[in-house]
Amino acid sequence: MARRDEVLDAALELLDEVGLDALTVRRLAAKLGVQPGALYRHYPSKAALLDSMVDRIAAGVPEAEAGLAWDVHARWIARAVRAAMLARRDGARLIATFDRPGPAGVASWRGFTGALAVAGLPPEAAAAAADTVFAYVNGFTIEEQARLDQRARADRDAQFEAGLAIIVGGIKAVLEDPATATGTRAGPGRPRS
Amino acid sequence: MARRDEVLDAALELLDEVGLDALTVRRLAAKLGVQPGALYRHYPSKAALLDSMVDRIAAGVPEAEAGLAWDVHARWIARAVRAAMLARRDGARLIATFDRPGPAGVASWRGFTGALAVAGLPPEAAAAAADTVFAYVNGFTIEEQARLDQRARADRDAQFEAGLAIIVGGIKAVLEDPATATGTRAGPGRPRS
DNA sequence: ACCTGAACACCGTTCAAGT
DNA sequence: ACCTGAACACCGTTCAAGT
Repeated sequence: MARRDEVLDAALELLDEVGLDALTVRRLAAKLGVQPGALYRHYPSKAALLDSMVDRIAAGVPEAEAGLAWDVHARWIARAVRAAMLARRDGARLIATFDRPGPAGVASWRGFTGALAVAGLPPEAAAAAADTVFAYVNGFTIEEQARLDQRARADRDAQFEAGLAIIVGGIKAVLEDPATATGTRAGPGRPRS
Repeated sequence: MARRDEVLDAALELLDEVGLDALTVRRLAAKLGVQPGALYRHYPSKAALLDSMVDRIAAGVPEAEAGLAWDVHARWIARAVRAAMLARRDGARLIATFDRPGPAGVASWRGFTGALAVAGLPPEAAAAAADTVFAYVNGFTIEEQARLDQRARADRDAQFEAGLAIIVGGIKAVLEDPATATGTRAGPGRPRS
């Protein structure tokens, strides 16, 4: 069981060194000083190894404090998920491509929808709000990490926060007026202000 | 020039048939009744072929009507981009992995930020709002298309619309009160209702 | 328990040569 | 202009055999 973890550690190191596209069973074996076939004693396939890597990256998101206000919770979880993805080269693409339900991800989701429920959102609306936040974080971070013309980290942070503010504001609007949640259903011809 | 397009058409067909992971130069050559090396007369590399496929998928998003209200424009462009991605197997993952600036994508972005500017949003806020919508659409659709336990299309549509309503609501809040855009800057200790 | 050696069926890509 | 034939340097995976 110890060797299995050494293989996983080496794989994560190799990911940072060469990127996801060059992360090869054979290169990993060379890094470990071993024949390629030897790795199949520890993982049944490369896909299984990648799944374990995803779990490890997802585990980088700590549990939220209990009793956080929903909007503080929202910003906190969004930043934590983005940070965990950015911590590894191609982390966002890796997670997007090999998304399992994943116990760590499920826990984050439950914690956040719980906070939204406490704030008064019905379960369905809470789920929609949480899914929206996570879709935004994933979409933003995948694109951010894929871009070759890397802008400064501060600029990317500011852009991330701007989008986050929009979404938190949108959830607040739903909390204050649940009719908003159905989108245009209120009638397309009605003037708005 | 005609043969180049035939290769591209065959590649898009093959994508629908076998999926992105099995989309292979050799399989494509077989489908065309040709030796693998022959394809390099038309595309300098597999990556170049994939880029062309992305362009074609992105071209599935038509130009927006002029003079649309910003919120109608927002919902329209979000739905159009999602629809274009869903029209091809693994379309979202393909686009996310091989995102070029892309003339079609740039046109969509300009059209939408233009509508937001007309509504009174300063350029920086309009860019942030547009980026947020596109990040959401990409994140949502990648996950949607990757899931193996496919729910009914109607359910997925409803969930997409719910997230869209949140984001449109958030942009509306920024339009009505630009101070919202800076997120928590107003002071974390302040009670909210 | 862990690894070697050697093979199998694949990849993307190059390039002289043919028509 | 387009394709063949043949090769090159890689892939992931399997499995008997060794220690």
